[in-house]
Amino acid sequence: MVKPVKEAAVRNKVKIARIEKGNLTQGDLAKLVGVTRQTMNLIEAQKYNPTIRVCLLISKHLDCRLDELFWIEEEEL
Amino acid sequence: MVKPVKEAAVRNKVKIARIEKGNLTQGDLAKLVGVTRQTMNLIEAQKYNPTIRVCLLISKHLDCRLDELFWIEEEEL
DNA sequence: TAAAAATGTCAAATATATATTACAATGAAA
DNA sequence: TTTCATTGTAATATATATTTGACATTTTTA
Repeated sequence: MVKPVKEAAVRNKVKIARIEKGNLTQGDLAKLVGVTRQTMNLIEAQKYNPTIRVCLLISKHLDCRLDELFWIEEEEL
Repeated sequence: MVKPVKEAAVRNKVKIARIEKGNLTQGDLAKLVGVTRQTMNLIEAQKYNPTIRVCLLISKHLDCRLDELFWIEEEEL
């Protein structure tokens, strides 16, 4: 009896929320949050795992609740 | 005319939420989340800035919404 | 009370988030 | 088309989140 392996993948809808907000480029948002455009690009591409500080600042500047922007997707492998 | 410097300090109530949940040590929570006890200790002491992945797992195991657990406190310095 | 469990903390090592610089690809506007 | 803004991405460097191992202090429990 083997426990099923669960992959806890972090997902986000930063890109969607930024575009919905309108008139805000990756570079704009990055500057507001205080990270580089490249970092924001990787976050939007869900290629890494930002710190809570950056997430909270994104949430604030996009007027979108933290737990609407970021969630965990459990997948059995 | 100088813009007032704002410090965006990240705060959390992980320790409070863990104790409210009851019967769960730092070590227990750390193991559930998949970090060391030392890391959980530092997070609870608000001495650093965890990744969103760790925050989401804490939120899940404490049954406490992400944006109730973590927030930004704006302070003028 | 003593013993055990839980917590706080330190130093050193490792992993990884983020910065920097640069350039190619895409899309919008002229 | 050509130009310009935006986005995707790569390599290397730096900062810091996290680990490991250890020990002292505090809290709980017998």
